[in-house]
Amino acid sequence: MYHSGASGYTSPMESPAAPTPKGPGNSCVNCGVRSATVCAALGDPQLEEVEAHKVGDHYFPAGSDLFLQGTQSEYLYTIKEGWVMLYTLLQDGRRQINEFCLTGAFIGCQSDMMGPSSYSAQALTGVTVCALPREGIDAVFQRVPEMAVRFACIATKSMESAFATLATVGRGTARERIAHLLADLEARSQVVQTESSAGPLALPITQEHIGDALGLTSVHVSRTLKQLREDDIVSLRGHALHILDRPALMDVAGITPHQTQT
Amino acid sequence: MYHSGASGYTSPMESPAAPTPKGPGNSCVNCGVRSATVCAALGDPQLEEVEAHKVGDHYFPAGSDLFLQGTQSEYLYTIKEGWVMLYTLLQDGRRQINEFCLTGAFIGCQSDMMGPSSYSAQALTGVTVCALPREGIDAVFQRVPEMAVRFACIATKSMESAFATLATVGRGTARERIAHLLADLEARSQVVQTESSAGPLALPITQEHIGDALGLTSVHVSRTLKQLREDDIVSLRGHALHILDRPALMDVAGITPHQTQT
DNA sequence: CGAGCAATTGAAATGGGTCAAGACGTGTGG
DNA sequence: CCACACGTCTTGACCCATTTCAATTGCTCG
Repeated sequence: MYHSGASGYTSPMESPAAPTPKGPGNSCVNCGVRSATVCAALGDPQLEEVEAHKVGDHYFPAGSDLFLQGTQSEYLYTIKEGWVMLYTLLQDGRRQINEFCLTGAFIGCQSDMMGPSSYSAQALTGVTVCALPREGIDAVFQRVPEMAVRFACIATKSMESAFATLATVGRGTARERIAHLLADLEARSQVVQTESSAGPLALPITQEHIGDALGLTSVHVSRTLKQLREDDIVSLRGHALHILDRPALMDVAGITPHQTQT
Repeated sequence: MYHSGASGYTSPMESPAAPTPKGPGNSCVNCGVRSATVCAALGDPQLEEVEAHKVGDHYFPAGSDLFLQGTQSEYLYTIKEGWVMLYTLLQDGRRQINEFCLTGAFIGCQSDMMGPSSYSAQALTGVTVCALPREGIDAVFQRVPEMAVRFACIATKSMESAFATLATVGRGTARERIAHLLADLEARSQVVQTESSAGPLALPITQEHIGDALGLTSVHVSRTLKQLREDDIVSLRGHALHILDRPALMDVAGITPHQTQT
């Protein structure tokens, strides 16, 4: 049913990534997603510093890995378009998906900036990223402290998001976890995609992805989605996500922090 | 059995926090825990910038909150001594413990630096922290970008740690989760405490804390600990943690990332 | 000594996992 | 154009790890 011409995550075959060089037609100044990225708060002079350091855009076809756990990727990436998942493979072969990353996400950061990554990153759709060499990035941060600060904020946001996921997975039922994830993905896509605010959202993930992100079996994800569909709350068929009853969804997702009164 | 005179987390009554002013006797240069903190990589001139901004040490008795979710704490804290937990209260009253923080941890970071926190922080023992006013911290980061970067790395480490917890909680059995947590806490305390490398470690947490951190019931934590004790792997009685069979413990904790060969 | 919290233990209930068989859709090759 | 293969999603039946409910035992402290 679903066929996305441009993003086309359905088939893994895409052109094999010829780095688009940086240049006038691809300058940071014109970057359409800048406001969502680590570069958001930069003025023109600072932007030049960054531009001098970056190597241009890279393209990764759906299903390919941006980097693998245990290795150190040469670049830090900012997603310009597409979906990426961060995941960890366990020794028994199981997979834990840590996070779904959308446009604007800054990936490849590690606590030990020059050590190996503890997780892998895989393209869920065809993905275009802006690549910054890891080598020398600290010097850029030195010269552009605004960027270091913004980097800190983004890292913190990732931490908070990880805490939120932890809370759902640790304390919620399958129904709550799934509702929470779908609501979250929908909210985050809205921010980026200024288009169809009402229509169905195309999620480039399978039920197995959902399970691996939430600590559930794909079988049980299927059952729970059916239930949510029968309750007229959300419908996820194929890759199309329809939110039928937003208030009910928020209510089920429920695991929102308790509000401390002041 | 266990009675820690100095740290005394058993009783919540302690002196009510008279801020130790900064001064020659309490200078950053002499800070004993600096290497573990956000200030680690700073040279003397940078350290002066930070010193000028900080207000001195604060003390929080065991059981008191450093800040509450939904509010914005006036300060950012670096733990100089003691244990703190970061936790989120859900609307139904349940609690998810996000992280146990030890000496050197930098807490109070938020993605929206001037907004409310999405989690709370509570002292598990009497805690001494170095307090930096949130107001004006961005200016410090501007002037000392090394610190912003280090800050980002610390947040990233929290994220990675949350990912690791997520993997255990999402995929592991109660036995594995508990083994993982105990091994982790033990390893992290060793780094800080240069003393008793063999003796029992005093954990200032209850079985309910363990449950709330791992998505388990305290009842089931009790049962599982009993099992681990009977298997001569670890013993946690009262607050004393004895590791009886380290290899076995590591093996059970198991949920370590699969190593990608290069 | 009694209050209160933490830890135990038992019995019963259940959410989610496991195993296994089908259904559906889509792309491939004959 | 059809047949087949493969991946994803469904559904059923059974099982088990963990939860829930409830009662008891310690331990610490006032």
